[in-house]
Amino acid sequence: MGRTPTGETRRKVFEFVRDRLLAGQPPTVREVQDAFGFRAVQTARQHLERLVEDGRLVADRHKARGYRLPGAGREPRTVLVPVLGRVPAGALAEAVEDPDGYLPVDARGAPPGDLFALRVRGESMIGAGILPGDLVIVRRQPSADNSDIVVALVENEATVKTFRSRGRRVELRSENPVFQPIVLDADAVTILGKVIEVRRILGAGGAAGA
Amino acid sequence: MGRTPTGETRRKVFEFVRDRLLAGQPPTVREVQDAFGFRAVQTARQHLERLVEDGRLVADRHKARGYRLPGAGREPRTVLVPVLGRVPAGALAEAVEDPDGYLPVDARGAPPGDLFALRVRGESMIGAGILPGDLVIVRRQPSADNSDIVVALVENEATVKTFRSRGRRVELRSENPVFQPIVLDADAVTILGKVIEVRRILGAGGAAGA
DNA sequence: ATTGATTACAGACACATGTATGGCACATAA
DNA sequence: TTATGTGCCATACATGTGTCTGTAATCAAT
Repeated sequence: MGRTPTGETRRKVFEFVRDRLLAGQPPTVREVQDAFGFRAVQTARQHLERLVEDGRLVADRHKARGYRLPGAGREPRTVLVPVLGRVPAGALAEAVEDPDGYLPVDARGAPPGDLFALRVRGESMIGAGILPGDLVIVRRQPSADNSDIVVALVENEATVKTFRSRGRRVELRSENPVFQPIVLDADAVTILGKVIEVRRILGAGGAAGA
Repeated sequence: MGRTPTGETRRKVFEFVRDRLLAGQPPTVREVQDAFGFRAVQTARQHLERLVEDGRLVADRHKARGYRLPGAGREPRTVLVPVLGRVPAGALAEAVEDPDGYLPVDARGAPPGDLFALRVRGESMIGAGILPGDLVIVRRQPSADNSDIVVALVENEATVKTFRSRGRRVELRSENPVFQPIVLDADAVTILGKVIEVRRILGAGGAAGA
């Protein structure tokens, strides 16, 4: 019944729908209605339709949970990328079946399904600012350019290294003077993909304590 | 009618649903039906139900597009975090209104709206694996614990430093021997928040090309 | 051959869900 | 006042959608 300042409710409706969409659970009109306590479905629908008119949302007409984000703007196209625990030889597809979890990644530029994430072991890439425990997000591709940071399969083990082509051989270099570069015949190395992003999650613990 | 090898179709159904879910567009039973050319809704539903029995999917009963991935909460709760260009003194709320863009962040543990991101300038945190140009995701909080990496406002400028309490004073330390620690009276420092994540976007350019 | 399991089909039902029509209350400007 | 716009409500309808019941064909094991 009452009345809210102009545009105020609509903004909150947008944020509600946006958050739901980012969580992968697009809401129904009636779920929006309930979330805001509207006593009429139409009230929720009017807000949604206005948001579509303003270009803040797009709608799949007559479809359940049909409201989406435009995607044209600066908003990232978020996909969930599986974090792989182990990477058994070649059977990357199987590892994707049982991930340790998922990371939300802005996938503008890389199609979904072609991305995965790995947790870095060892200190071989410290010089590149990649620490043990960091997560690397990898785009699958069978080859790489010089100085790309890649995930390669060497002797049935996945390692993160800097790639460099040496004629018919390839050099996998660690960014750490302690480790020697590995030079192998191109056939002996399987490039799983290129690292396109590095993440480090710092404990979000202890808030406004001392 | 026709018949496919045992388990073959079910695997493809799972992959179809999984990809749709990761893309944020959960399918309906009939969309699965159409995608596989089944002539009966029930065929699609049987596959889906079997996947639920096998624990490969979970179902929100009687809800439209109710099939989800299991993972018992391993899926991140994704929110969009604004990337701030400048951080004018105190007026953080205003800076949020006009961000440079958004980052998808797993917000489990921190409520949305209390997060923002900054691009790191300078090499003062290289020792902590934070390079110039990296993005730091910050949870707003007015104080910090020792050895937290924080964003602090010193003389109207936002800087990323390691925090340490020194009695009634605070020490802001750079993780780089070139820089001297800053020790200030607690009143002279404004803690904007704590860095909870570090990201580095590597050019996703040049694929399998030259 | 018989049984059981699996895969697929056909038709239908009940409820969820997007959509349409009409009306009321309040604010602002002509 | 009148007119216009906005926010909200009530009711109804057509379709989307999950679910149920029943049937048939294929394959493996008995």
